[in-house]
Amino acid sequence: MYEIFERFMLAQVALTPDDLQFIRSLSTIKKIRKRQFILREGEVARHKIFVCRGLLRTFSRKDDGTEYTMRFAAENVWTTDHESYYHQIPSKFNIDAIEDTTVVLWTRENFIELVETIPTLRTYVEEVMASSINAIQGRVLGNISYTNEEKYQDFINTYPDVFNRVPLHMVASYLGVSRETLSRIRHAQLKQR
Amino acid sequence: MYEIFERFMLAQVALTPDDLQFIRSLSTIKKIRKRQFILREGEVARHKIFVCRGLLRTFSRKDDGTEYTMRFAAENVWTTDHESYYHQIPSKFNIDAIEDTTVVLWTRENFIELVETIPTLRTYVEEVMASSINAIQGRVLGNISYTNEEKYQDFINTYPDVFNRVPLHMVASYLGVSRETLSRIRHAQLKQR
DNA sequence: CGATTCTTTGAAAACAGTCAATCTGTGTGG
DNA sequence: CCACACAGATTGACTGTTTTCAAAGAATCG
Repeated sequence: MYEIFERFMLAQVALTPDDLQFIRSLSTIKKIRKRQFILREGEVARHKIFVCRGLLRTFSRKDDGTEYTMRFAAENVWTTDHESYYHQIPSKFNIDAIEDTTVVLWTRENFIELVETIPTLRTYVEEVMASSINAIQGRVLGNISYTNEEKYQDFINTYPDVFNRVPLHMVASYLGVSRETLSRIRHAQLKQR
Repeated sequence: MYEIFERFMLAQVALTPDDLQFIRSLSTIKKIRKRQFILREGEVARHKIFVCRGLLRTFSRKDDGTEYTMRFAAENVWTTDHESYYHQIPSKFNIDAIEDTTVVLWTRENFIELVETIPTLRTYVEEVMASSINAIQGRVLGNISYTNEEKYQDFINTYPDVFNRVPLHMVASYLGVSRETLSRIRHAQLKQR
């Protein structure tokens, strides 16, 4: 399973066998079953997480139980609650598994050691960071400028290999509309073809 | 005017007089009058911008002319279009001045030289980056979870020294509501006291 | 199969958008 | 200094969309 991660990294970064060995030596593999949590609100996010297989979801809960989905992370995607991870403070978010999932983990201390030892890795991480800023900025723009139909379409474009694996009510909670409205949007879009 | 920047930085980062001198030597000061642009859609964002005085606004325009405000940057705030700056590609955004504004600028090449020469500056920049990720993430959560009243209140809390200096229709374009709706929200809130 | 989770539908009420008109304040030129 | 123009803000009436609530219909899983 770990090979999935290494194959992905080799396609992204020029890493030597030594680098890879070092990265591997500080990693942990973990399996999370559907509906299990890997992070709960109030806990500190101790790890950087790479998803090898499966699907994770980051969300927050209001007092009344309503859920708001911040993001999904499927195969070959990095995730964590960045704020909690970076400052080592309690997280406002939960991360759970939508499918049975396998991840590779590094603690913050270990990961810092990695990027300080491997300059190409540092550059790569900075780039991942940069593109996640762009992605989230694009989402804000969508939030304030798109119609609900466009938001849904944009979601499909942004998560082409995820949108079909996620229950509708979670998509709705990602878009910021009620599940009934999303249901009707899809109905309307079907008619248009 | 440049002293504003230096005073701010000294309060944030441990910089030596040599560091400060070096940073200054690569900087440019620029004044932008109200309604003038410092970046236009399609141009490449060549600079990191620090606002000494005044107020900038980053926004995009739809074909029909509708504007969507991504952010405001007042005194002692860094800004630029990060995506364009980082990849040196054409920007999707405009940045203009809401008030007469004075900024300090560094080109990307010069700024890279700075952070590679001054490690404490690099750390600081990474922290600014990290907290801007958190801020924008908080905005997404607001977008999908708050009522319009709450969004407006959150805007006031997030930009306490800005909200009063910005025309309402720009606030509306930041929140993603029509200016009439925002007007009515304010009216309703007044009544509540 | 039965239970749970997920999705859809309908109807009513709440809400936001649009259009048009009016009001307010600011600043500029005569 | 005044008058006028202009940008900004508000209001009302109307329209269209979304939420909410309730119920029922699929799909999935043990």
